[in-house]
Amino acid sequence: MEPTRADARGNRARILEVAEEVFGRGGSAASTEEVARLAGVGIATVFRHYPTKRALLEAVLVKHFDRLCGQADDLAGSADPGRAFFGFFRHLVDDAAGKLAIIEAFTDAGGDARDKADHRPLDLRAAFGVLLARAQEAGAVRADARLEEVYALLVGVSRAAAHLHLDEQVRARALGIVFDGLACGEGAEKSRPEDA
Amino acid sequence: MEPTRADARGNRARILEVAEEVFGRGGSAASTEEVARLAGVGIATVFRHYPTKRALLEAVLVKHFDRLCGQADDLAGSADPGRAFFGFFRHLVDDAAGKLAIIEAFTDAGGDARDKADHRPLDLRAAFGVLLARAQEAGAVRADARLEEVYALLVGVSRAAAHLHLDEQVRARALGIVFDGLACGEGAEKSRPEDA
Amino acid sequence: MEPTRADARGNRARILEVAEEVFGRGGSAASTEEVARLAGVGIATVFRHYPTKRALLEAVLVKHFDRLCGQADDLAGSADPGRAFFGFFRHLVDDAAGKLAIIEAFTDAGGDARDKADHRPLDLRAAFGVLLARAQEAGAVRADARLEEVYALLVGVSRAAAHLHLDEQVRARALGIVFDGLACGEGAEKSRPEDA
Amino acid sequence: MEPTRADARGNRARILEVAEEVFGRGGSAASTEEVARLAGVGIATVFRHYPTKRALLEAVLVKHFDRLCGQADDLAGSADPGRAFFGFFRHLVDDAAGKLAIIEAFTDAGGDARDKADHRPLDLRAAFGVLLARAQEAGAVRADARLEEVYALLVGVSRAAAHLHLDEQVRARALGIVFDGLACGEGAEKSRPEDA
DNA sequence: AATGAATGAGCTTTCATTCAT
DNA sequence: GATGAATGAAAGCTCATTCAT
Repeated sequence: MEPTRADARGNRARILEVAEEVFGRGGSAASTEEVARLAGVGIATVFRHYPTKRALLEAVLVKHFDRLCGQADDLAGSADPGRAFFGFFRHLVDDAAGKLAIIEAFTDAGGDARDKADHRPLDLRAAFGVLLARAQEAGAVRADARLEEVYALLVGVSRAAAHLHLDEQVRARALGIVFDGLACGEGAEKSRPEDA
Repeated sequence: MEPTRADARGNRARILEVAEEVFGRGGSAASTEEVARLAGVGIATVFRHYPTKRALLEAVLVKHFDRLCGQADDLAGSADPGRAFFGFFRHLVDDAAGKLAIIEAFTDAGGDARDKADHRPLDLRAAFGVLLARAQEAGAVRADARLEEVYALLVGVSRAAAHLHLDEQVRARALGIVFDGLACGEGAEKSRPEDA
Repeated sequence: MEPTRADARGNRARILEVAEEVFGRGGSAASTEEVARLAGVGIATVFRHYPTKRALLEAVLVKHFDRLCGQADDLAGSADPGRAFFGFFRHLVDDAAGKLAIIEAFTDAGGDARDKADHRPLDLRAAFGVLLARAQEAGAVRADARLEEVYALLVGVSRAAAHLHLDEQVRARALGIVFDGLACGEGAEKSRPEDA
Repeated sequence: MEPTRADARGNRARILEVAEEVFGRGGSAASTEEVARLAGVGIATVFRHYPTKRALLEAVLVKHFDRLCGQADDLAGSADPGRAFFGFFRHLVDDAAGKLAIIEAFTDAGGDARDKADHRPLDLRAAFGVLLARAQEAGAVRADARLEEVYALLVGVSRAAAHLHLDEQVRARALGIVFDGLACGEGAEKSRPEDA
């Protein structure tokens, strides 16, 4: 499946990088031809590597989500589950800010992943759920919060950050409010990362 | 401006209704032709009533936003500003749930309303800002929250509700978390509406 | 065929006048709805009186051409056939200047009047031919000029005047050149009208 | 800018040829789709080569006008300026006969070239003006004729030739009349080309 | 008779995708 | 394996013409 020729592998990687940027800016509405142009390859080359626009989009997402899942897995055993959870939440929002394609993809995890071949969004959601559960066990997050709504808040703040072009400060204050709402009693705040 | 003939008025209204639904489902990317098809009229009829796709979209939005602004104005003098603020926040989210076009419009209010003839989104944001200020004066909302981030949370939760097809219960719990984060101390919660 | 009701007759006349102006400005590409709007009647009223855009155009032309034919007939018996011919030539050009529809119609006389119900352009051409013949008999126009090319020059100068928005002076000088070319020997110029 | 592949170059050329013919028949009002159909390519292929209808039209015109300007430049130094001028005049009319698009473009040179990127029509007019001036200096064309009206006659005869589908003989006789009008005294005629 | 709403065909243009080189 | 030319299915919009009031 992976191309064997060196130039092909190089093209494949460059296309993916460019796609990330292009779809990050324009969302999935951006055109495949722009990806090809910026990648410096012909349009047919893009379609050779990713037989469909959707496939290209998914490749972009898979790359991101895999990395994010890995980070979540690393954090799953953290000694400070509260810090781990809030830190990861913030990280996801920052990561998504300005990446329309990413946050559009977050959405799909919610239910209509439909016929998608892969299930990365759900994987991420699950990994995120682990961090949430740990944080709740540790008393850093209120026990009555369920993954559904916490994930919804993650998606929501990410979307808002991306679509409103929120700068870091506003993003931080918005997150601060949500985190206060998620926190458990007054002692909990201590475990949250205060700075970006 | 309003057509005088009964059938035309009927069509106009039906087109608007259908547009609301179609754009609600597919966002502003949905096609005008689908509106025409579902409304059971020719494509030219849609363009007769709304000479531009944008005009049709705006008609949908104006209808909503005007009503919402009116409600905000009514609440502005409420004896319980905290209840007014939180209630309106919830109302906006519920209203936007499943209406992609509406939440896209919320977004525009954030900055790029550009050359739009009308400024309903900004008007709504302003009206919402009044309720926020009142609620802060009344001590129901923390004083350090600024309109920017509170509006961002409104947009975010609305987007999440619409895109994830959150059901009422999840929506309510997500809102509960945000509201807790917005609340001021422990006495404040009393003033929030507990039920949908 | 003529409407019996007074208002109908009034409308019919007003539509024709407006059509003359509108088609004069925009040529036959102008829209029928603009005619209706400027005439202050509904679009259907235009189509009631003139069942087709083409019919409306023809009505405009017939009106003009009939008048012009009448004038040509009057001049046919003139004591100064040279003056009559050149004067009428100039008159046609001045009349057509700025009336795109008219000069477009001149064209049809040349051959492709096809399925047109009426033959006014040909009538005018014939009437013009009479003046030409008389002027040639009188020695005011060179004998070797045939109607075909003289009519072509008439059409050409008219088209140029209309499309290039020639002002009166340039028009007069262009006509002067053509008239010199049509004249017969050096004495002939005397019989031409020197001023507009 | 020119396509490198043989088939593409072929298509590009065929499209241009067909466009010449289609716009020649129907003027700029003719549809791009007809061009595609007659060229035997998909509509998108036309738009690939000429990204806009206007661009296609301009390509047609540029092709013609550049050639014509070149010819005018070649003639500018002619030893027989009268022959050069009259010959070029005739050539332009012959070239335009049956090519509505060309003569529409002649017209634009007169005034409303507007924001057009290229100014071929004006260039041609200027080149034509040079020939006129030379011919006047040489005494082959009357000194009192200005470019404005001479150009108007050029446009006019061209329009007439195109719209009336004048055959060569009529065209020649019409030109003969105009040329007599432009000539200077009786000796001048010698320098005119008598044959097509 | 007059109105203006409704219509559908047609136009220009874009884009994901396929095909020939 | 890479290229870019070709494609056709939309989409937004206009306009002559017909229909219901």
